[in-house]
Amino acid sequence: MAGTDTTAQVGRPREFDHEAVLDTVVDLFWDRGFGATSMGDIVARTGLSKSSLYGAFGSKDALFETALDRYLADHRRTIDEILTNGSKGLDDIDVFFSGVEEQAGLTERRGCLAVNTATERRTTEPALVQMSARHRDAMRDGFTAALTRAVDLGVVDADQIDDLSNLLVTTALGLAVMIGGGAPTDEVLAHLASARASLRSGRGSAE
Amino acid sequence: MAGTDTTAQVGRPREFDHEAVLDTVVDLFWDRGFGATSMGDIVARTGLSKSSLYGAFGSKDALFETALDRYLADHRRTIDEILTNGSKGLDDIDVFFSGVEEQAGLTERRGCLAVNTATERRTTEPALVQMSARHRDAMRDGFTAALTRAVDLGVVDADQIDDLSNLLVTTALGLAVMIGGGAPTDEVLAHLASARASLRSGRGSAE
DNA sequence: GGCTTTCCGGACCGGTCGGTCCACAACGAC
DNA sequence: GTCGTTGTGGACCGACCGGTCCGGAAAGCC
Repeated sequence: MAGTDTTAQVGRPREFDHEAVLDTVVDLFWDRGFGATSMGDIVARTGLSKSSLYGAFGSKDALFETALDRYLADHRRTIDEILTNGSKGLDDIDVFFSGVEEQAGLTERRGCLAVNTATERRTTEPALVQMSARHRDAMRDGFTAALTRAVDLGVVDADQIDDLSNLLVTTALGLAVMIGGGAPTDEVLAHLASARASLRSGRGSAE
Repeated sequence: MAGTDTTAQVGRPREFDHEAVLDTVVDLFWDRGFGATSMGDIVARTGLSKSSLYGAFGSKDALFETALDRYLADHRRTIDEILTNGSKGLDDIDVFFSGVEEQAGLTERRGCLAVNTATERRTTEPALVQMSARHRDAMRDGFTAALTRAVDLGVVDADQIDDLSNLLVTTALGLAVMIGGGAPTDEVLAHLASARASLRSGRGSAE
């Protein structure tokens, strides 16, 4: 309505960086989940006071939703960079999954914030269901784009695009839940390797 | 130590059915997750008093672990029946996934209790990580058994067994998290169909 | 300088949480 | 019957939860 980013600026200015705090909050929820993270934890980690937190974000639910939104936007940016705007077809998909590989290798394996919390809060927060659905769509679109390039390169049959896109989405979710559930690194890597192998195998054209 | 199932039977006998209560508890945790299910909820639904509950199961954590154990044992029985002791190769895998199909069609889609809670309680309950891992192993073994029969039938190449088993585990987890996260029925079914299609396609021998 | 507006720290709130305790009820053994 | 043992209901507990509120601090505007 009124100025989009002039923000009138009257009264005492905010002392904290809105985005940085949100990053910290994402981190916290990502580590422990929604239920196991208390507002007290958030106060402690961000260094802010409750009133600042509630003044800026409204409620724990709203804060979580804002944080998740930020997380998903980041993730979607990655999808666009690698899958949508890539140039190498199947190799782009490999690059995308190397992000998963990285997650699997960390000592603190957290998986995906959206996956971890989607099941936990499904019943209480219908907005989350929508956000997850939109995110799956984004992933699927990304895979479809990369596979379309692969078709142009003659590595994939055109009529397999839809099935493969779906399968890749399912695979990404499966790997995420494995990592988020604490599966050992080599088990995750083995599953990832199998997924990559079966993506390359059984195509119409030669390798 | 002393009698394994004679149980001495002295004092007032327990008035409730241990297994039936556990089933109810599984149901409750499955519906709402661990954090969102309070002991009060459990008292209300089972009709038992807190003291009976705590007397029989110890704590909320222990109760959950017992319930999950029961859930997983049930699931493992299904795996054994269909996958390990089946006779039809790939068709057995189809039958197994028709259980997923059923879950997807229910109005109240809950997915898999283990998947839903694995991410939620990973940090607080290391036993859960072990249970999930063992369950993934059981699934993988089941798929491997079914695929081995498929090799005998000439429908699958022997050197693909491991990769396909891994991929099927990942797929099952991915579908479970989709359902548990509230994805619409047709989206789940589409992903399931794609998984089935790619299992059948690109094999060495003709269909 | 005053004045207004906003932000901040921390005390505070009612409610709910997981868990305990105890008086009493219901059985087997004798 | 009495006794020993165990199960049961419900009152109760301290801790912690998400959330509110208020007095003071820090800025822009005049």
